[in-house]
Amino acid sequence: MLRLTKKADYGLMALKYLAEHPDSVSVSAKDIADTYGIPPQLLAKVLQRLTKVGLLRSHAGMNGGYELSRGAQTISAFEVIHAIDGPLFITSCTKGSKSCDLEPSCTIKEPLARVNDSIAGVLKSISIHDMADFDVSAGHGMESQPLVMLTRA
Amino acid sequence: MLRLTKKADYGLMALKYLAEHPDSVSVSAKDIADTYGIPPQLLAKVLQRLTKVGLLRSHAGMNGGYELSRGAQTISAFEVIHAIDGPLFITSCTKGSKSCDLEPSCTIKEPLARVNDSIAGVLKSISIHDMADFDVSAGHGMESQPLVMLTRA
DNA sequence: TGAACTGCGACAAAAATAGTCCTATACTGG
DNA sequence: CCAGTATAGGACTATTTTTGTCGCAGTTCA
Repeated sequence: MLRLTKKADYGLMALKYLAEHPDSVSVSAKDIADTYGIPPQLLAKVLQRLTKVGLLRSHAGMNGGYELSRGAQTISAFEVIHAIDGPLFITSCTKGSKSCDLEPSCTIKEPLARVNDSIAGVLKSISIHDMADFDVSAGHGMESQPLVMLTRA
Repeated sequence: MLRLTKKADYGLMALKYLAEHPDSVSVSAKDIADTYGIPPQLLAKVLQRLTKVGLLRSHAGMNGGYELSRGAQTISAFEVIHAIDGPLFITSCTKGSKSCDLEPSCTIKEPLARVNDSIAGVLKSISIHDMADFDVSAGHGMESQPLVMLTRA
């Protein structure tokens, strides 16, 4: 429940990989798929999408592949997830279009929309750089400290 | 993406409804289903589950139905969602059991686990009471203020 | 030219969700 | 104590979403 799709996972993994290998000029989808044991063609599609959205730059032909189009610090998890899985809506019925087809229906999404925004905020505050090795190597006592603090308004 | 299941939606709607009708001793699944245009049998199952978990008290027979087993302020959205959709995991591969089957695999869930915790925190901070009419009738300038404030650690 | 890539569209397979059906059991009111 | 209205819950089907595959076209490079 409330799960990221595997595609989004793959996308995040791939970007993280790219962030950790800035030396390599460009890395092929196959390279990444192999290192993680992911279906290559599926990852390829994910990367193609990320390219289309502008998060990656691609290079066809031999020794081709992908590279980050921006610094890892400037790419948020939100952008990646949004690009792959589409708009982030916690409620089935999006408030924008048509709302809930039926009747007075979900009076529930008004309040949940704010939860949604909060989640989006969390995701936006985390960059690919944050997810890369650094946190593993650096912080250790960090485990007890949440990445974000939640305080009631 | 990152969507609640309809069952969870239904559950939240039903609890909200119950919170808004404290007068009624007990409300039947059908009553709620009718007012929202939800499949009655499906809602019934959801309510049965919520009863099993202890969030509701049920009463069979004529004029039977359900009622909140506790105050609406003390029931969080998280509890409801957890009861219906099961444990909240943003990553496909839960870190607990077996992790990602393959290789070095998702080095990604470590960082995402913290996002997960943050989201759970948001959900836990919102009660059924918070979701009920009150926010609609009461606050108006509230729209611009997020329900929770996010601050980086 | 041919091998190693990306870029797509169309499928096919699998899994999760949503919803239905049917039967049993419990309580209420007359 | 009987009929009607509810909950309880198992089994099953339908639908939708997600996941993964295939095939082919365009690119680049040696």
